[in-house]
Amino acid sequence: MKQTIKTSRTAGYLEKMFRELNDHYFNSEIEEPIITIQSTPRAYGHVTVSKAWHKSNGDQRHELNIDAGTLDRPIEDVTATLLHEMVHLYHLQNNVKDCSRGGTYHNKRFKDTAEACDLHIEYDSRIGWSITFPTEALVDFIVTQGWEDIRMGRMDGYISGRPGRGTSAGTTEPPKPKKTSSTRKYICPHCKMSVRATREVNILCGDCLLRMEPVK
DNA sequence: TTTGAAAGCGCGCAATGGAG
DNA sequence: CTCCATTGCGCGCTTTCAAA
Repeated sequence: MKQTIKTSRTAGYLEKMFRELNDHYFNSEIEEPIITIQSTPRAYGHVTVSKAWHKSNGDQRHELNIDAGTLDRPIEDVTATLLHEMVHLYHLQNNVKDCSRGGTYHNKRFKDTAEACDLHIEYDSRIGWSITFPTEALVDFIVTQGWEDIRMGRMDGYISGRPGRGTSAGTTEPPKPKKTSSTRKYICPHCKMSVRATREVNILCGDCLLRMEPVK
């Protein structure tokens, strides 16, 4: 299987996918964003609400980021994530509020548009209608387009871990490797009380009199 | 290595508002 | 009025940084 391994080539591949999805599901109405590949903790991707990018001719564009780790998943999952973010862009462009709680809770307007784009949406009480799966119809579209797995995950350690504070907004530069923390966490197996230690220790929970166990 | 503390995030809960 | 989706917000926990 052909595999795309360079970040720049992958971004180009995602742009190609974006254009074809935009044409197929949105009548090419979505303005092209800047597509980035960065590590985003706790999310497969995101879009910026404001137009964070300025081109030399004065145009401003949204940023559509796909999490670096996401790209090691099957192509239908990558496509579903890309489409999910495109639904947000479509709503942003049309002044449709599809999220609240600072972009975490996805409401039914999001669900409706996403389902019209061959996505299967499931509900979670914390993040609303945000859990995204590809449908058969979307998989068929992927097959028709001949898209293949990207597979540029983290097997080479190129992009991994959480970004530090103030990540370099909008670049595809690999984050510098983090110094490993010298602290470790211990948790009581019964009451779940946790403590921090800076070296390995044997410690009992004073409430339960049980040995607290280290967690990764 | 130890300690203190700031910042960020998630969870839970109560309030709100629209539909029936 | 009841039900349920949605929203706002505060508390507490985790992570991270920096100074000692």
